[in-house]
Amino acid sequence: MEKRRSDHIADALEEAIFDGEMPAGARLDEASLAEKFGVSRTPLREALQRLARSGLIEQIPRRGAFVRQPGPVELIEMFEVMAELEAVCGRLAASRISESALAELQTVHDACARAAQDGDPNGYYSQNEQFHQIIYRESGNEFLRAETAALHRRLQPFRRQQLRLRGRMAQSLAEHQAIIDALAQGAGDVAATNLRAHVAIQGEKFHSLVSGLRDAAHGTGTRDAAHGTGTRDAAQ
Amino acid sequence: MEKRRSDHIADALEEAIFDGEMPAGARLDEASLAEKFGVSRTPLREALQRLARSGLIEQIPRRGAFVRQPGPVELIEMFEVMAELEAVCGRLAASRISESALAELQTVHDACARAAQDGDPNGYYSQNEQFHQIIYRESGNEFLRAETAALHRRLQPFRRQQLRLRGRMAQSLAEHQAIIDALAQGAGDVAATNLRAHVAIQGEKFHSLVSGLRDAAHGTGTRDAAHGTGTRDAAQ
DNA sequence: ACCTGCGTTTTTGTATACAAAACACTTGAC
DNA sequence: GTCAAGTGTTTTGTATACAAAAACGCAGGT
Repeated sequence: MEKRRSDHIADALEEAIFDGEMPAGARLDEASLAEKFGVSRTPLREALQRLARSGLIEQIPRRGAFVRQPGPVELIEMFEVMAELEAVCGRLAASRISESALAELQTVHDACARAAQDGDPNGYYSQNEQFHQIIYRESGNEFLRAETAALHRRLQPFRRQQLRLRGRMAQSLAEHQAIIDALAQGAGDVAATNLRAHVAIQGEKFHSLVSGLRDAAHGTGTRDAAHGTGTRDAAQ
Repeated sequence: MEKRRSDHIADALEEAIFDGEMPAGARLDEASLAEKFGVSRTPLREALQRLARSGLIEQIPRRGAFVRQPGPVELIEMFEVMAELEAVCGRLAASRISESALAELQTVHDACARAAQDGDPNGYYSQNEQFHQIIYRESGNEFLRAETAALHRRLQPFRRQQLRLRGRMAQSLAEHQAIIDALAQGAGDVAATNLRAHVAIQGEKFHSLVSGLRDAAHGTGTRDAAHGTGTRDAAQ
């Protein structure tokens, strides 16, 4: 199912960036990366262009590619859009979700509850992923599902650490239950409101973490942080 | 501000596809296109990959690139997402829009009214574009603005012909006024509802046109239309 | 007459070679 | 001593060359 070499390279680079191996602002040298992956510059350049289109790196013509961790402002904006997209999925899903999907949702929710009781953030994390993916799917709009999942994925690294926050899992759990109830009753607007708040909280919690994150960001290589927010061009 | 050669090529190809010069399902031959643009295959391939990421063409590994006009199902889905995104922009803009932007919106709306009176669909079209772009901008979320504008642009060719429909301009005009009023009063939910309906109508009007469009689509080259809807991969 | 297997040809994917622009360093002038 | 201009090096962007896979055609068999 996977296709060309450049896709594998793009995936590998993507993961490396997500995992923080490449510090923000770091330059991605084509020659050395090509050697590292054992390919020529051609497929590597294709991989870089793909990453640029997904917003993970910034390509400055004739100058090179740089890891582009979004600045705080853009991150908050992205979280806001995420919240709205989830709300839309929820509102649509409320009138379209099937009984079996509703049951599936409850099953996943129960697994979440167990993970929360066991104090297992990783387990909760993966079940929580399931929970949201199901809602995307049950929006009955494949295009919406894909777009929402894409942004979800892009925000993943910034969401991950938040479950360690005190009491967050229990709170998240309660919010999930309210969402399920709204969906079960076909109350689209309630589901939307609940989902929006559920995700927006992450954005706000993240907001309060920003300063800490910024310090944690490897001090080296951030020389050109000013780039960040300004130069988004509409991806299409 | 424009960057590499491949970007120009991508723009040109994009326009060619939008304008219907390349029929849906047509194969994009790298060699001949490279010759046509007077470049080598390298930048041309980069352009193709960009188009593939924006969903305009489908690249099948080892087989080639094909023009990928979205099928009716996906188009309806895209219009639905468009309606929701505009609604979100409107709701956010209601609480964030500036007085000057509100005045700007009214000015554009007046220009729309004149165009409608003159029976000038093209004039109405361009002013209508302005109208919506302002709302995107006044959402106060640059990320949202970019994403919404990208989808708007992608749906452009399918929206264009609708203004010719009888009475559509007058109806659209009235809807615009209701949207402005809601924004002026800071009524976010009302603005959202109005905008959602305003855009959804386009999707529905389009829906009734689908069969006609399908016939109009150049009969040649549609041999492989089955591809269309199924294989969307999350654009990121 | 139609299907099948092999060889040819075309076309994609990748590597390498070349051109030109940006960067770094040296050298010279003030 | 500092700044500026020029040269050399590095690195990106593009062209070309090569490898491999798929489409095509043909011949032979059933």
